[in-house]
Amino acid sequence: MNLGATKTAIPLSTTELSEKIGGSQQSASRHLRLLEAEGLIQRNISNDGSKVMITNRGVDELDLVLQDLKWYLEGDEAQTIEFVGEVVSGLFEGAYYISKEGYFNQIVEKLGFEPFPGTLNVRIREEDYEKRKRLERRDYIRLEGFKDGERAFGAAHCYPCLLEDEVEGALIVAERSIHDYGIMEIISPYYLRRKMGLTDGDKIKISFLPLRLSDA
Amino acid sequence: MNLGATKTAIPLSTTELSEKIGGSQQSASRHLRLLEAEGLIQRNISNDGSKVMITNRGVDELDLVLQDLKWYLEGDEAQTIEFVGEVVSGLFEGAYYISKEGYFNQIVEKLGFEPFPGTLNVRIREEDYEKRKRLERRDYIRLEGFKDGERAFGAAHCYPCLLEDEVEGALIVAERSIHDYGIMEIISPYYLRRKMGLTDGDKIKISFLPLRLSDA
DNA sequence: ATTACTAACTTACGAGTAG
DNA sequence: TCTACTCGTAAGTTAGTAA
Repeated sequence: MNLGATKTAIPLSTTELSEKIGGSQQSASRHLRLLEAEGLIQRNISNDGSKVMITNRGVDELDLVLQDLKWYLEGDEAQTIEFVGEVVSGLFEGAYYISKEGYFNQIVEKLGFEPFPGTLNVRIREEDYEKRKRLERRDYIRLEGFKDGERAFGAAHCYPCLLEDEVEGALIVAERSIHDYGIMEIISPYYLRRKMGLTDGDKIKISFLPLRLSDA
Repeated sequence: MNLGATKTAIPLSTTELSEKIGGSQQSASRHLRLLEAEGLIQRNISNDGSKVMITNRGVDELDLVLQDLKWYLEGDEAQTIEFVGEVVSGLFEGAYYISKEGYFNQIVEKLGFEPFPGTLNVRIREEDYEKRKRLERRDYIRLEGFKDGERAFGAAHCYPCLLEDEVEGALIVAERSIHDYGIMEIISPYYLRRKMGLTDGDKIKISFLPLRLSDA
């Protein structure tokens, strides 16, 4: 029963829905209210035909379930791994590191873009930590460590990704150090906060396509 | 958390599972018992490490959920439509029709195989009737009606399919007549009951790949 | 160490009904 | 019509415990 409410709001009363899912009007009503409260759907309620539309977050949420199921059934190898996280503020350390020539040049060379001098920090959900570990077991693009005058900079691993299915970027992870699985640091050729109109708290989808070895 | 129990039984205690899914040991126990009762998993219970393994039916069930989700998110066009049904006995009418030259020759010509003179009848679940309607809205291979001496035989629609992901076949549906959505009549080059070792009550997976127009 | 019973607690459902 | 409240009952969860 695909109601097709992805882009256009469709008329759907609680009674109508209850018939489709085989439940009561009251349950349908409650479910819609809860989904709305969770921000997964949007509604336009009126006495003569309410309208329902799924939000982008709702689609993302379904996507996550879909990919988990796919993974159970088909294995991890050729799967896209997706996260939906929340934009947070970092300590602006990213800018410092990225602008180091030692990293910058390697990124241009190995990832194929000139990184914006800063990282976008995204907090992912705790239930996705396992998924992140799976991701970090994949092949990566390695940025070699280097010495810059007095101090040494460690190697880093890069996992190219797509933000909201369209903007190019890469997750960057320090090779050594037990890092916090809760925060993803994303580099990109763009100033993402402006290009994508992001502010703290915004949800963002990060997709890691299967990395082809030939690209490395 | 892919436990990888598709082909090999893996050790999994109720306590272990409860931790993974974030519930109590008791709930894990009950869920496992219910899944086992429904025939979706198999268990090997002992005091020092029980083993769990998903059954083929369990995988099929997950497949169905997966494809429903896919359909919600990606639409119907390029999807494989799957059913898991139960082998039942028909009235052996199939044999009569299939062996009619008027149909037989068309099947050889348009479907590319010599049909076994009989059909496999599969009962699908009521909640899959809508899915079947979707299937029957797709492009089909048409067998023209014909006259054989005194009586006339109506046209039929064929939807090529795969049984258990490997054996070739086709759903055959009379063009006119309000047919019973509960029973699928499958033709195939083989005597399926023998080739696949089927008896009444056995579960069978039927997959309809997207039909390419160029094939017709 | 297991699994799983029982009993209490908590959540979800839906008939009735109001706005 | 519509949505959504109350509230009694059904279903699911879990602590304690047995085997």
